[in-house]
Amino acid sequence: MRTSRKLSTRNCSAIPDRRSAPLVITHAMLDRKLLTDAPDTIRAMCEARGTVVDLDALRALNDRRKSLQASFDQLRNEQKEASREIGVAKKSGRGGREVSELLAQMSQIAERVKALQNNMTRTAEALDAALLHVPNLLDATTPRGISAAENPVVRTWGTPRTFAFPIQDHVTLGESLGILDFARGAKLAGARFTLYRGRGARLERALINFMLDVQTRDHGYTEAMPPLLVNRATMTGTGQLPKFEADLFQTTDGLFLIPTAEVPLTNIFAGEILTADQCPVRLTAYTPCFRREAGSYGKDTKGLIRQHQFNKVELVSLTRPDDSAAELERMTTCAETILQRLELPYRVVQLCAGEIGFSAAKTYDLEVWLPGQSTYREISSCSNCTDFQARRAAIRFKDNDGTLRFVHTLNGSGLAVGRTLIALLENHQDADGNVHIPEALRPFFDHSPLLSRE
RNA sequence: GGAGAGGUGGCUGAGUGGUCGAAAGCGGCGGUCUUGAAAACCGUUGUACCUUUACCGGUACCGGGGGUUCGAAUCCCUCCCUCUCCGCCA
Repeated sequence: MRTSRKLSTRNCSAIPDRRSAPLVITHAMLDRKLLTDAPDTIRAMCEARGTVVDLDALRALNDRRKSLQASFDQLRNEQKEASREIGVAKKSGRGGREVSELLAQMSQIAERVKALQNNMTRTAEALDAALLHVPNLLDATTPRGISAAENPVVRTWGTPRTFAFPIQDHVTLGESLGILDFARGAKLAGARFTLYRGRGARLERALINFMLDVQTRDHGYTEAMPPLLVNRATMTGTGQLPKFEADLFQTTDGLFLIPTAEVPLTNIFAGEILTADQCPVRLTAYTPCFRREAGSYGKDTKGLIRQHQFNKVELVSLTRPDDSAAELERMTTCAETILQRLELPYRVVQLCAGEIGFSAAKTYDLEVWLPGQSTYREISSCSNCTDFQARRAAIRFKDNDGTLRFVHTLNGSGLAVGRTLIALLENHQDADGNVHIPEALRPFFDHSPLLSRE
């Protein structure tokens, strides 16, 4: 998921999380050791992303945490030894004055232990809270740049069609075909909600089935149907929280609607340890996705492009660290297959440092050609999140030599269904306002070659 | 929503407030034996953090958080989760 960088970070929830998952230990993004071992790497990453992080404050906090822990450990050791003596003395029937003297001293130490522990815990919490706002390190191949204009084009597939007639955009096409009803969607729920009808609803379902079949049968992904509402710990695991709360829909009892299936799929193994031969784990799921789209007022207000609720087939992989680079290439290819079989021209761009998402180290976007806009638009985003999410969600595997290591997590759309429907309508329209159904999709669409007004 | 029972290491399952990171069994790993394997026997077997080049050592963790106590897996409060029964419901 690509999360907007423009979002405010204000905390808009006063609702306590009554459903935190006890199993999951949430770690900060970075190995805290990086603060002392490789501060320059972090500094360079922040600069490239255009993120402001007070690294010195983080380091100071970490040093403080360490020294507090050292004092606490030592004092606690004293306390434990003394308590042991008391126990032994009482048991052996000695006691009396000796014990009561010890007890007097001990109550003081107990006070100090309590205070130290409090201090230590609060410092560690402050550090972790701060670290949760630090984005992932960047892959060496992620290019510099601050805007979409600086995303290099990796490859292009297909050639945009030249039309011998005046073309219509998907809004006009969808309405005249009677398959998309924007007005009634708005009546039911508000702006950025659309009602699909008849063959439109059928076409969306055909696309979902087509995509799932390709990803499971041809590409070996295992299908899942995850919860669409998840708790705070799950949202934190993949990096949506704490920083991007404003972009999420929340229920009154502290759950969140998923903005992408990446969230539940990646967190399936939160807090767990995989065996080396379980990797790579490859999962796919069709789910609706819910996004508040805060901060995108006025953008793509017409049509299906940017909705509060949209359908997506998601791909997620958990791999061993050495395999994640190749897995990203593979995953991107798996997403591209869909566009190719649907005969939709597209290009692959790599996101530059300023455009890449919070959790990602390297991202390829697939951009499909939209004749209605005469431009390429994002239809899939495939990211290697390296160990960033694995750290947060505590997803590890046992390597062959027995050591525990964090997995690498990857996610990609395979594809965004609504946008695929847009591309299909606009690219495959004819002069009469009908839409040609590509060969590969027909088995999922009653074998119809054409979508026309009923 | 109401009533009840529980949450302990990879799993099963003990644990009287005092040397319990935690019995026992299973599983895993290593070894002996065997042509090989099984069985048997012996040994070993959690994670994180701090210190250390390393060894050693220390601390924390028995669902989460808080409290009582010199000392908590054990007592108290609270939250979460699981299970059973009742009610409601697709």
